[in-house]
Amino acid sequence: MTVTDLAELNYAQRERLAFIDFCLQFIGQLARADLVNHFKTGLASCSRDLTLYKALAPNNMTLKHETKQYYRTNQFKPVFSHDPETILGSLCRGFGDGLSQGINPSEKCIDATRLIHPSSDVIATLMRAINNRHAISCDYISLSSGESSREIVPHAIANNGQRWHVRAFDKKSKQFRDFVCTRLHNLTEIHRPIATMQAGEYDKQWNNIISIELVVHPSVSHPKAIEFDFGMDGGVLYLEVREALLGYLMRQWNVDCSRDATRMGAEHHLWLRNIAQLGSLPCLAIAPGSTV
Amino acid sequence: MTVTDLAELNYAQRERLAFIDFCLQFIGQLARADLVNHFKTGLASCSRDLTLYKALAPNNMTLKHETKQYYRTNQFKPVFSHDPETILGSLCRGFGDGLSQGINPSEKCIDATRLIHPSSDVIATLMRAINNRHAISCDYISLSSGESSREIVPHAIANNGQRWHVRAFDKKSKQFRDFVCTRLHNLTEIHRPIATMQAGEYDKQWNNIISIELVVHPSVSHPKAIEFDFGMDGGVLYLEVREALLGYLMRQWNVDCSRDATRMGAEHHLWLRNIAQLGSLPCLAIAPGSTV
DNA sequence: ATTACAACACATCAAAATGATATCATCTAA
DNA sequence: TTAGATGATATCATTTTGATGTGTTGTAAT
Repeated sequence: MTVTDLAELNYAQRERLAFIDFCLQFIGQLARADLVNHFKTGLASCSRDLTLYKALAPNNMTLKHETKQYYRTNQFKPVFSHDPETILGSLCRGFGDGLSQGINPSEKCIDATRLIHPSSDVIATLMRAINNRHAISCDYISLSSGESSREIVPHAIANNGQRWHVRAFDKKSKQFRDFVCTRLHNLTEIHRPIATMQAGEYDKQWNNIISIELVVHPSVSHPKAIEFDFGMDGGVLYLEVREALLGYLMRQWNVDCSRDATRMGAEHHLWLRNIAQLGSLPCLAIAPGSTV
Repeated sequence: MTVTDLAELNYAQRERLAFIDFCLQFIGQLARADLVNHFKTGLASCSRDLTLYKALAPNNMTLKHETKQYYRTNQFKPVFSHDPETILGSLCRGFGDGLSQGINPSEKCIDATRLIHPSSDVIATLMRAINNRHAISCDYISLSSGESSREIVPHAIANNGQRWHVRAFDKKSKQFRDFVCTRLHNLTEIHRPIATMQAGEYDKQWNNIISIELVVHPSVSHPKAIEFDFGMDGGVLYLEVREALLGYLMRQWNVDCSRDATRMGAEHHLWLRNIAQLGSLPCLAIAPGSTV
């Protein structure tokens, strides 16, 4: 068995090795049966995969005969680089099937509760229309004006922390707007080219990228805690944000958007330090403490 | 070519067919090169996969020679059931637009901005300790009391919509508490059995499941919009929530937790209708409008 | 109109991966 | 001590994949 390079492996093999790596790192142990369950593969194949993994990383695991499982060693060095967000997602979903040993990871790793679930048909129709640069005819129920039929030209979908929105040109109001995906119904793609000015390239607020500076709110008594939360360098977090999404971001993170950080209350961990330099932005109307 | 059952296919083949299905439904089109790029497979192999997909779902796609791509037909019926949340994740991470062009995060599908990223080492150590029922010694920076060394016995991690927390028995305060993962440092797993009372089974607030009733806030002028958002049946959403997470949930969704839905303001879309029946819950201290 | 080109389909054969099976090793628990 | 469970390894048949060559279709350039 020659120690091969990861890139030389085929897709399925790499997936299985990554799974072994993942289990060792995030569960601490692994049995052959786990591989069989997950990949519906043969037992001999698992032994081969484990042998291959040992060849790639000899010091990452040891077999304990007491429990007939492989265990992560203290010298463990991950062979694959697992993206933290993706990991957390995998853990929450419990891999789909339970691992052996009766561990149901999803009981131990619980994601934030999502209460708003756009239908996958709506998402599919929107994404195809976006890709094809087509308009959509649909019914929409607005919070302010109730139900109406519309034609919109979507160019992106975005999550604001609570809801999925579609950013689109609204032929009725003749401007670019956000529509909540779950309030769209009876979507039909219109298979005709759109007018030039309705394309995403002409959505000014969408294409305007704003540089913001978030700092720990002066009312916080132990700013170091917040600095660690946001991985801040010197107490500042520099971000580039689309103007169209800025208000949502401020609301999502409860950023104090007053001129001089005057809003008190434990719920504010951040202050938008450079708000004075940003000029007048209508999008900030929904931001906490905004005087726009 | 016999039309095979999905279950008969091996892992790699099923992955590739699922990818074809996904692309047709959520992008609308697919070229052989997309498969080559994604799976690093051979060209002939792609032709075989496409032929197999056609055998499974003859009316799902047609080849347009003008563009040398397969296109989704109007009679399309998905062969795989794609979970909406997973789909949106895949699209955001860049399965989405222009597959042929490369794998960059999608410009057309943008997830909510995550500003707090726990390190994957911390998550790994926590998850292993949870699985092994071991304690952890660490440093923690609290918002209220600053830095201190602790020993905690973790039994779950949970996201409250903003932050990942670990639910753990705190040996210092001798009670179960939440710790923010990004404020934990220098973690060391203690390879000794834990005391019985420190196990997750004894975390009362965690194990107490509370039934709540969320209704559209009476101040909303077009309640139908909110009903659609939350997929409500008759204007009510019944949920089961761990007591320990209830306060976070109320804050995440900005639920008015006053006794008689008296809080006004467009930011409240929901009211916790049965708060009077819930008794006194300390966890609601952080909930909007709570009088606890 | 003709030609060159690009992408897909299909056939064929060799190489690689996998599944199945049998045998052996190791350790636990009865 | 022995039975049983799990893993390692070897072998061989089967399946899957990669590589290559040929044919088809339609576009775009000449």
